[in-house]
Amino acid sequence: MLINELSKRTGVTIHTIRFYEKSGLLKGKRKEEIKSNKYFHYDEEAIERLELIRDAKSIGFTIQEISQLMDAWFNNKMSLPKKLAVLDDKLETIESRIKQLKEMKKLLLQFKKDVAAESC
Amino acid sequence: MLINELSKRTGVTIHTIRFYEKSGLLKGKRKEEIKSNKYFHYDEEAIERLELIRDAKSIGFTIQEISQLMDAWFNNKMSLPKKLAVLDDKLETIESRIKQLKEMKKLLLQFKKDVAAESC
DNA sequence: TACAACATTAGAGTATAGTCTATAGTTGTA
DNA sequence: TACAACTATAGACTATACTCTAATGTTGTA
Repeated sequence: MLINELSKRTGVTIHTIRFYEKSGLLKGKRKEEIKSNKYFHYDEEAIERLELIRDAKSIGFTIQEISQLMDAWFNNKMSLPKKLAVLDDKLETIESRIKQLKEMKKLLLQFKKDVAAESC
Repeated sequence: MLINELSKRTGVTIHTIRFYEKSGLLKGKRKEEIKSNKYFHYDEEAIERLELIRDAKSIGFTIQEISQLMDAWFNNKMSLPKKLAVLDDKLETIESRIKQLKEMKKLLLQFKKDVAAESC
């Protein structure tokens, strides 16, 4: 598929797809048999990549972090131990963020109590 | 205390404190009795504010979100229901982020399994 | 009193993550 | 075949959150 279809199927704008492409998060391929244009073609993996990017972005991962994750996820040349190392690293990041969020939640709940008590 | 001491006691650079001040997250006060300079003075609340900023930043809150939280936390003129509304809003944000992180964690754990199985 | 250390303001510079515009070429259809 | 819609590239622009520099003035100590 071409970039327009990729954009419509994922809801990611063409501009943003191009930006991700420049950042190395996905890649289209030119078809050598077509010589009249230089259009890039995208496969189903490109859709999976954009979906993973969206998920990773939603938890606050940077492009760099997403790039590492992407590599572990789609790069078949990467060794199993290397993949596991990346995954474990990201899992640690996630754990630590969950912990921080829970701490802030506790703080806010305590403050809610204090504020309510104060007003009596 | 002056900005230098505030910076040293919190570990936040003077530049960043000034940036937060411009963003409305904290405020120093000039002492009217001192007429030879226009130095700003900070109290213990400024330290608490910087600590709250640090905590809120660590969970990915933006300056704007922190500003709202700060208001609920320190603004004595804000009504109790308004404070509670802000706090509940932030708690919801936190819950939803925890949920997303847990989903990503699940995804990564599943992928770890798949990757390991594949290599057999 | 010289001068290092500190203060303020204004504004420039940086990094991240997009978002948009201009230019030029290609494709599909009425 | 005209032309609207699509594609590629380069580069400008935006927002957020700092980070730093320059210019100017103040304070404290040897």
